[in-house]
Amino acid sequence: MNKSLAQKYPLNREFFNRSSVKVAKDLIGCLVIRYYKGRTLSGVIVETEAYAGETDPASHAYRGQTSRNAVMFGPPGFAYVYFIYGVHYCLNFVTGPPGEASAVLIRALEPLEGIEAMKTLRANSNLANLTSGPGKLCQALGISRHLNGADLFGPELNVFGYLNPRAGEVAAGPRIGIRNGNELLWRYCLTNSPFLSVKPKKKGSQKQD
DNA sequence: GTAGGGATACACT
DNA sequence: GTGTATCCCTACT
Repeated sequence: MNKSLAQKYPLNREFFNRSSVKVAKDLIGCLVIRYYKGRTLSGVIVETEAYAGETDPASHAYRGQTSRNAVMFGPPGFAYVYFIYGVHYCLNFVTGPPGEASAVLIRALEPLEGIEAMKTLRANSNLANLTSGPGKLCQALGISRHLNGADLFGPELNVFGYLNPRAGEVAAGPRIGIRNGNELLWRYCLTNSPFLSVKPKKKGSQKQD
């Protein structure tokens, strides 16, 4: 990643008030900032997945609104955090207008600030292993259920524009680890980032468009 | 490859 | 109210 081109700039709620696919693509290279116990922890988004809502069989919202997924049906620009497999949290950003339960799953970050604190939270000192997966990055940023519904423009969590990757640096591929809907190329990642949750295979066997 | 783990939704009493 | 299948993962062998 060429950090000399990096520049932090604010996003607004309208950025999230679009289709999850567009937001997922545009979030690649953006900066997630977590204010945690007086520290600033931040990382650059290198991998996302889009979820469409009630029409998407892979989405929590597929069967309609419940108390669990209510945040997804709310206004855009809020965090939807859920607990999965009894072990892990996953961080999503709500997109689209209220009533449209679309969201973007943040799958991987490149750690930028607060790396020592992240290592402590993760009990792991391997940089490439700190935030290279949705459950890992939540642990590294101290994200848990209490941030479900948190404002992305609020006191605990912020999102900024940062890098502007060129078109060729962002790859699309099938979503990961889900039962249904994996024929859609709604996973976006920054190519050649060492912080992806799924490492690209050699010999170009990874499907891309 | 697979064990582990807790919340959730839904089908049953 | 209770039982059970499911879940977008990680860490271990």
